Amino acid sequence: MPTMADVAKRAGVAISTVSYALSGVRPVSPETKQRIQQAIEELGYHPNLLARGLAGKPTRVVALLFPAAPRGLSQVQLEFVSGAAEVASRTDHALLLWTSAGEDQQVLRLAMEGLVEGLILMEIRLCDPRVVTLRKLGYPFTMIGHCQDNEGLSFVDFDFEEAARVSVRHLAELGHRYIACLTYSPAPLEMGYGPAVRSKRGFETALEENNLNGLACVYDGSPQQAYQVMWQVLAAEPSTSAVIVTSDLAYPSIVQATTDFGRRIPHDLSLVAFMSQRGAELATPPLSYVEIPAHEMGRIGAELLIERLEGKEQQPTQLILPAQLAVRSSSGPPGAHRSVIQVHSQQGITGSVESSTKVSRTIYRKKGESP
Amino acid sequence: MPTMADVAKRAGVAISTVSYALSGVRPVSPETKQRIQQAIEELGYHPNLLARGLAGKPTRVVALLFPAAPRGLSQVQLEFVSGAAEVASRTDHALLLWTSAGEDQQVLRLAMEGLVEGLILMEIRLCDPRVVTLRKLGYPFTMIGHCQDNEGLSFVDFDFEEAARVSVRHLAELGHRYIACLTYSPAPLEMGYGPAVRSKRGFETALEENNLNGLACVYDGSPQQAYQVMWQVLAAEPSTSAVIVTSDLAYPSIVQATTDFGRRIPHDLSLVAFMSQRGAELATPPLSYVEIPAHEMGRIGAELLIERLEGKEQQPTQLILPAQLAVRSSSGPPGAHRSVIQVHSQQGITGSVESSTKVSRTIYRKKGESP
DNA sequence: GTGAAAGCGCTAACAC
DNA sequence: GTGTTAGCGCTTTCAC
Repeated sequence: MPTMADVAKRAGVAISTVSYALSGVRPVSPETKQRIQQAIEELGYHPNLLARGLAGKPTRVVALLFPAAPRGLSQVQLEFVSGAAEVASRTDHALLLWTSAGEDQQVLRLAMEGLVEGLILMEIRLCDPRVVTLRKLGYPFTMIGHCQDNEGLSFVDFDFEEAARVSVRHLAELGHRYIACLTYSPAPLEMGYGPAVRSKRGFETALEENNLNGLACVYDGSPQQAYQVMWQVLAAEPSTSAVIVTSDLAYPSIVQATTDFGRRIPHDLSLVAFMSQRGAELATPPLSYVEIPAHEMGRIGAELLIERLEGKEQQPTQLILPAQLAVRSSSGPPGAHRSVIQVHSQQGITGSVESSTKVSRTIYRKKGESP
Repeated sequence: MPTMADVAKRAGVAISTVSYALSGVRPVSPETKQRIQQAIEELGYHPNLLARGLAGKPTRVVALLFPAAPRGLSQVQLEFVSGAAEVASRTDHALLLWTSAGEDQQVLRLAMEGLVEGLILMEIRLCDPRVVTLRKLGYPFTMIGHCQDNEGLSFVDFDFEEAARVSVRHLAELGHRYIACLTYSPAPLEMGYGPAVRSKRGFETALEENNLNGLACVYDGSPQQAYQVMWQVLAAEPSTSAVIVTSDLAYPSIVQATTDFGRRIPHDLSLVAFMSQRGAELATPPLSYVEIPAHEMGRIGAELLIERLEGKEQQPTQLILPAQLAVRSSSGPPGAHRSVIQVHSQQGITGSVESSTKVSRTIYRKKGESP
């Protein structure tokens, strides 16, 4: 494997000249540059990233910390990955996938090993130990999700609370009086997994607002468990005529359990699921769903980090993408158009709309925090 | 950020002693080790990966090269990623995601930059320029997919040819006489994208074997294009009563086009799709599908590479996972059980079954290449 | 059992 | 416009 020294020797110049010719930090005469270029090609030289990094240059490597998934990641989580990967690739960064098992510990390790310049965190809890650690260290990171206290942090999230409210409202309008809401949380809810807590809260608020009865269930396990929970829900409260499923992981279980229980969808039971568009398209009978713009979220998470690393944006950016209830278009190719029934609104926070590459982003900043 | 020198100073020993205490390559007295350990903790020291790598130690970083996906990756491709990530995490490796745009060029760059120890390639063509390059370099890599000439290479693939044959046979048994097969290929078929070529061949062979008529279509674009192609197929040949879809990316388009055309599934048209289990579960009416064990393939791809890197396995391993036609179980939680209708067989290659963590692997080696 | 010192391949002063 | 050289943080001889 040829080194810079090899190139220098072959071109008959000093090592530093090669370095400067490549970086352009210092002028190099055209002839020299030419000879160096030739030597590089003849030798098939490629700069060594390790050495470059050790000498203090940015490595252009960012990491995505994702949860250890015993049963594989959900569609939504995978789309976070693909979104982040897209941005990394576009900005000439490498994306390191890291499974965070030991929480806190692992985070530190990655952060300190010098290879990775910044972190994207997924599966954020309301009080997340990783966030506490990284913040203390002043290490660059962004979150897909957000905590209770996000002072000075950048993140992109989806408005799960509103998503649940929109779903309930929709079901109420359809005439349902008793609604169940099934939420996935990777650990006891007490640990405060954001989407679970917020969906549940939104669901409960909406029940009150619409003067309905219902039941919120949280399960933290396998598809099998989701199946059982759903079955129990149907058995316990026969008047349940609509269900909201907040995780695409559980969706198949819910459908199956319902069918096995002897109810037909959508005749005997209405279903609203939180899903990525891709996931919803696979569900053959047109499905009412709240689209989680997962790919987009992955993209933005990475963009925020990289902007920060490049020093472009020092102000923290906090995005909560709006929830919309969508129904699969009844004809035409998938993805072509969807009818939007209800759009987002949220209290206590000022919202302004800004155009983005693919969707309109709604940016919420706490008052007085304007850029 | 504390360095080894800081630790050494604090512990009152030489740098090398710290190094040896950590690596265990040379005995260090218990007391010294103790003092060093304490210094490490007090300082919050973490070894620098870059320096370690530069000094000749393995970096424990492997990369997964995945295709630039204008419209996001398919479910199957994403599962390759999650499978590989799982293994990397388990074996204490980091997984670098790299989007290969400039083919050949990029591959080289990664390989030479010194950071990455080995590559996993996806989207393999029958004659793949990346493979040619890497092989010439003697750089460690494995493939998810395989080429025409795989002499000395390790790979895991899925038996697309048999998958198509099994599907046709199944449809023939159901009484269908005219079958269409829709295949996705990211580029003109002439470039020889493995799964496309092999599915098509399997389909054509099976038509002959079963004395049927049919049509094989390849589309290389968007869901919209898939929709149009499907529509044209139905319009051109009204007797088409069954369709095989070899990519989960196209599945929604196909279903939608069929419905819009005025045919009902499965009443007027039978569908068999190649999908991951997760994808199939999302399709609500029980779907006949050939399960592409994508997560498993990603896992094996990574395992083969890492085994090779650790020097455990120098013999190339070539796996072609068998194709099975599955039908969604009509009750019980998803993933619990599936009925297997047909299993794999292939000519010209000797097969032997070996147990793996999750599925039974069938290993095919060319004759005379036995380990 | 421990230290001193020579690299690994690169960048960035500091000379000239 | 170019060469010389001191690090970056670690591993690993070679000495004691």
